[in-house]
Amino acid sequence: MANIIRIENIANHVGEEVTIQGWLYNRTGKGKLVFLQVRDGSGIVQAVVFRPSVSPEVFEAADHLSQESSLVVTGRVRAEGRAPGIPGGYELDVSDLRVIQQAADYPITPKEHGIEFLMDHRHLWIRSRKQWALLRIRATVMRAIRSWLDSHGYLEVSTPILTPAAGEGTTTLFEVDYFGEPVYLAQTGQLYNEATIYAFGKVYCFGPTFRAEKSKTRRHLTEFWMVEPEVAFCDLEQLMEIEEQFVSYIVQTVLQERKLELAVLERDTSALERVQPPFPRISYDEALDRLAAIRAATPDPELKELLAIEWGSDFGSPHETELTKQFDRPLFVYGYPTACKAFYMEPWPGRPEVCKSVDLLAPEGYGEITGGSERISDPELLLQRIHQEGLPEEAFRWYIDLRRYGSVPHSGFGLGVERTVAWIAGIHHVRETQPFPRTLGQVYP
RNA sequence: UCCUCGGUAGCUCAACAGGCAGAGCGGCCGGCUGUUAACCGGUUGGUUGUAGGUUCGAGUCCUACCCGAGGAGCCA
Repeated sequence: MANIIRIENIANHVGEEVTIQGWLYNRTGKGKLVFLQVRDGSGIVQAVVFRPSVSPEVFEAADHLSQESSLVVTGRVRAEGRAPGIPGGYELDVSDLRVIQQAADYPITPKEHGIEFLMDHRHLWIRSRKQWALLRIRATVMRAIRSWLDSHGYLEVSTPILTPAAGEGTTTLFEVDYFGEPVYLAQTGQLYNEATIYAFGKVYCFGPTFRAEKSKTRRHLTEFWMVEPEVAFCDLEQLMEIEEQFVSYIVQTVLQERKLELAVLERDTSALERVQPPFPRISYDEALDRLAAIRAATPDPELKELLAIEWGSDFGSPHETELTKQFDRPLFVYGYPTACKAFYMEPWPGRPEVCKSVDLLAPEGYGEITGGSERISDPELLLQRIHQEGLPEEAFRWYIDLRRYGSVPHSGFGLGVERTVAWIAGIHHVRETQPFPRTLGQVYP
């Protein structure tokens, strides 16, 4: 057996005899030639089996190899412009081939399949090119998130997943029995981050969060990953500067490191190249004016109906989509009405009906990818807001306590990994951005 | 939870106005020295989502239920 290599490094081995361990992705034949597309997890390469070049047993095995059979193949690497694959352009002239297991009938063929079938076979679907590319982009997004934060002075601090009380309202929580007491799967780590900034200054938590919303849209999962940075001595304006640096870094990192994967997904990268600071900023009030103008201009009565909105309401996805169409990069909308946001947000100076909140809306209809705010730092005001919202003061005792010992203005935001990946990768539905997504009505496999 | 659409071979779908349940792909057998979701010939393959009902006759019509998709609301 020759030197075992990974397909992603194949360009370094032209002219050498090498061995690849992998699985059969696809096979075509042409008489005395058999073309095997072999994947090894790092890429796909075409292995060419020519009848006169191998033993009759090897040719017979290659000619009858079923899709997804595991194999070890040895041959000489040759640069060949006609060869398909990832990266493509290289192929293996096979001298020997050993079948580890002849696979049973593999259900996912290179032809079309419906989403129900694919989701039921998610454990196999992740082997397919586009899913493979997508999950590699996801991994890069997650690494870029940690890399930027770690190199800008943030400390990763783990927050609990089993939590005693709601972060923001009680209707969307998964309840778990905790030795006879009800506890809830975390929908945010933010309140804990507000404690840990007083120990570390700049922190983030990063992990799965859970929402029991009965949402059936292309932007929702019941279990999704969120990174939540929180910063002491930081106001809303500074927060937006952090966010635009952070998001731009993530996008540019994927552009640099995942070119092949973006090509597999046929993503138009020119829109991503524009994602550089500064991002446009508009207030909620201005957003409403713009929506009114769009509404007045459209001849479509259905869109007119969808875009109807009164001051004080949060945006629906048609509003977000129409607003972001007016810009060529992510859009900040700040200063939402207090009534449609969480209790802990700092009021706008002189306008208590507005709070110092900001959402970042992704282009191309992917919706809100971050939500953040400056937090209330005054203990009396915080207590008052908790009462106004009818929340149980007892559950928030420790949270209010934070405001008694060196309270400072502070801000933070949460970024949803799946929406960010879906946007960068240019795929339609967030469910494909997770290896095993949990959606309303799907917890298998 | 609401609205819309759908469920037929392993997969993707067709089946006129209620009248013999079909095609392509996949699998299997054979052919081909450059295939890219190859191509050519042959072959295999069905409890039409479930339970009732109408009818001489139901994939098709009616009722209920189950499952899925798309969207809304809610949200990242």
